[in-house]
Amino acid sequence: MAGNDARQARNAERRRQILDAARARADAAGWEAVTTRHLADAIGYTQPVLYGHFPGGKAEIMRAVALEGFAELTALFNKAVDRKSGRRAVEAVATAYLDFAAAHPSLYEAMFVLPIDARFASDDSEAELRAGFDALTRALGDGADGSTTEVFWGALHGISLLEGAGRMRPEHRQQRIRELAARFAD
Amino acid sequence: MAGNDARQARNAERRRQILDAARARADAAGWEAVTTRHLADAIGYTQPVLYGHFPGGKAEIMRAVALEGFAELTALFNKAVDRKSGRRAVEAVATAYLDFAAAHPSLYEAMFVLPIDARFASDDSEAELRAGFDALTRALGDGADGSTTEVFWGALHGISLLEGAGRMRPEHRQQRIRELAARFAD
DNA sequence: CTCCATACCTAGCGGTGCTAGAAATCCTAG
DNA sequence: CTAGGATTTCTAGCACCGCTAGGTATGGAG
Repeated sequence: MAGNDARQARNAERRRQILDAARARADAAGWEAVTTRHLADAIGYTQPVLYGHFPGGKAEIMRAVALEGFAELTALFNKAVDRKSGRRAVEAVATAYLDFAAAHPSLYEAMFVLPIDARFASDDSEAELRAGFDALTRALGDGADGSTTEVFWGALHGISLLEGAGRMRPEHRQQRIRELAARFAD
Repeated sequence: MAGNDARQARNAERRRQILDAARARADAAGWEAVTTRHLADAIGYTQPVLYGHFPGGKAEIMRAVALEGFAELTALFNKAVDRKSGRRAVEAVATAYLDFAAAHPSLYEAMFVLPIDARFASDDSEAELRAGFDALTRALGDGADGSTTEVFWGALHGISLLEGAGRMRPEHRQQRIRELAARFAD
């Protein structure tokens, strides 16, 4: 059993390759273009190999990608807020959120749009998601029952999607952020 | 050519049958369960018949369903606002929006989530969409450049989706509406 | 050198949206 | 009333999808 950790290392590396390939392909051509055949090709093996690493198939791969996205977004939140407070904090976090969604639309889609079934998602995913939500709550100074944060998050979510769908005027983006911050920084 | 309008009537009726079947199936089992084979079965014909009525295939059928949804939603807006104004109008329109999305999640999905490519949608669709947007603008009394309406719509859109995905606490729904109205009715 | 566990691939299932071309039907003109 | 042509409908199939059972190769242990 000497080659045991060598095997584990190979496994981990292949797992990375799969996730990287999935994310790259999704970024370039959307999730419907991320097929098991393409992913297998990308890592130089055949389809069944994927199921050795992700028994849940494509859905589990997407969930794994989304999980990494949660961590990245939370980090961006914390970096954006830094030592700011009040309206400046709200504006910073809103900008970070919209920038993230605009820069990685497919990643964002995996995280928040596609039916990952949030209620029954893994604990990891749930924890990461909550961390991001908490960062929003802090930026808002929402001391109440969390409804303010829910509405604020809803606004960011909706604006992200409508911007991504080309349904909001791109040149008014900054104006929207100011509107939002003015109404939610009390 | 005596049977010409009889033919047109049959065409129109079949078109209705297709759209009704699509909407019913989507409501019951989601859009991915709306297959061309099932639709053909539902109207008692085979797949190619569908393409005589909707050359664009499934995508065009979804677009047609969405178009009807726009008209319905706009009507609900006008009914909700009625003669109200100020905060009561905002609350009424928000409630109507969220109720609509909750009652017809698949219809809502066809209208606002699935990539219909809004920018290049039919003029009909564009016009209906604008009518709904204008109703929001009126309820808000947004006399500025429309950014307020965009943000408000974004909030409604995001909250709808997050509620539908089970990512917001259902029991706080009324609270969210109050929050929203308080911050957007100035 | 043999055996066996592990890793991998071949081949295929049932499903999808969509379509070319054959078959059936219906209306019109003679 | 019938022959011909236009229209409608169906049969059959393509290329693709996610996924998997079962056979084959490979490499380390005894």
